Amino acid sequence: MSNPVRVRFAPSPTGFLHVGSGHSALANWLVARQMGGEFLLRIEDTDVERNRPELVDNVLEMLHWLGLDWDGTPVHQSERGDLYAAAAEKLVAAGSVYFCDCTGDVVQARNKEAGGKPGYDGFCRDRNLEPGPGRAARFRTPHEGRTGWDDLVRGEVSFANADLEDFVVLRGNGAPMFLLANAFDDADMGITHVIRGEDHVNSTPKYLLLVDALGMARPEAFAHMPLLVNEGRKKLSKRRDDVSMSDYRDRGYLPEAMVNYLALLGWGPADGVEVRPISEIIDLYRLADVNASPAFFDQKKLSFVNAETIRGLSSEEFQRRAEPFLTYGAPAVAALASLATEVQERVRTLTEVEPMIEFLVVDEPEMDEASWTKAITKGKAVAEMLDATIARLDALAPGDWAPEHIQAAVSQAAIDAGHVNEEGGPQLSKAQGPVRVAISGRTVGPPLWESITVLGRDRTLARLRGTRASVG
RNA sequence: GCCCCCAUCGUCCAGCGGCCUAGGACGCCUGCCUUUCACGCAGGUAACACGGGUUCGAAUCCCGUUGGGGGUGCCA
Repeated sequence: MSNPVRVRFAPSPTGFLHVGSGHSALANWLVARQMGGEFLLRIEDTDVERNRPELVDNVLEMLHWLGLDWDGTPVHQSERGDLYAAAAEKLVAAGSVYFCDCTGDVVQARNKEAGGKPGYDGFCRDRNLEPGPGRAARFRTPHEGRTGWDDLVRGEVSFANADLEDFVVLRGNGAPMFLLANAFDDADMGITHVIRGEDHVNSTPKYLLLVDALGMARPEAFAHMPLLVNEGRKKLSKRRDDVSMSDYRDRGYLPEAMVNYLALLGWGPADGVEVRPISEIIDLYRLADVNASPAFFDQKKLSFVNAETIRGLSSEEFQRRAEPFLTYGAPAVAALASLATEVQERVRTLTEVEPMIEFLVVDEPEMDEASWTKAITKGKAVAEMLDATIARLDALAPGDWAPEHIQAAVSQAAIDAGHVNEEGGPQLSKAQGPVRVAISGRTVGPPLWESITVLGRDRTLARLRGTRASVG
């Protein structure tokens, strides 16, 4: 029996949690939950200059929102300086590193002179410099051999050691670099599976060499997840692309839909059922089945998954989820309650809910110009239809103000106004346009009879008369 | 430049040597249902990058080409 699985998500607090990081975090979480292992969090905040501690809150908040619950307390690298110093000391003692006083500019100048190849040229490798202020410690990479691993998603990957430059392990100010802290921590924390983005593939051989030099155990496995790309097939970037997880939350996406969609990027269930509960995804997910090629983050498909997920909610749950998006407060909550199932089936995101019931909340619905043009300006027998509808609705007994009677009344009005089909029946598709626009300001919305029922007699009649007046 | 990775419909996924006349999903288009919209239903559109091998047989294996991406910091 091998060790229980232990994975980690290791964000650096340099920005809001983005969908690409969410994708990697999810893969880690799925593996941990499936295997009954642990999902740990480690904040990689070794770069004091770039750190924005407040962003840690966003990362944690978003992971929590997504339902990616972690085990234990997040580890902060900024609090583990002594450990890295001791590890570095070990490397020095073993002769695995050497000190270097070359500045970036100097290295660059030398490279330019030598023919423009980037990377450190090993200038100080044999200078036997003593440690001192401003002197960085560089790892002495072997010049022969290869370093590789069997990647769970990519298969065998290996690099010639000769292609690996002597990378910095300790900065001139004594602070640890990413690779040292990262590799040391994984070993120290007993991480069994390192699951991260493809952009880390190139640093993995260095990581491995470092772990070996430290005399620590290599992780059992690595998995480098496909990168998420934009329409230009470029890695999703904070600047260009729509990647902030909290933005999606604010735009009315459900966390379970986001997680469901993210799982579908690079992977798909064998039975082809794409929209499904996370519990099933936990059971079915296999890193070995994850594609190695980059995946396009398709907002259209995300919307589809979101709409499906919304429709799968119970009505009560749907209303509960929509509530934070109702800017009109209690009246909107009540309005939604009266038309919940009708609205639920029609929205793709939670932000689309309020516009659909707004006509029930405001005194005067905002008139959509395109709708007005389509149904009123260009409509046929508009005045007749409005007059007839007013008359028929006004004649309805108070106790009859219900969908079926309203339907009957409007149908009669349609016939009155001449909106009839070949059999002489009411042609509702044409007739309902002006009525709908009159009461809601738009040509699209929840079913008319229910809408009118909920709107109530007085407001319905008032709006119909108001619209009739402006038709002239 | 160098190193690494990738390559099936526009997009995501299936396919792991014969079941492929290449399947599903999103998108798009048609039609049906229908009080608008949405849902649902029935169709349609559309792909194995190219060239060599290996094999009785290749989308599937190997090599190359081309194309794309990632990395190349005293960032993570």
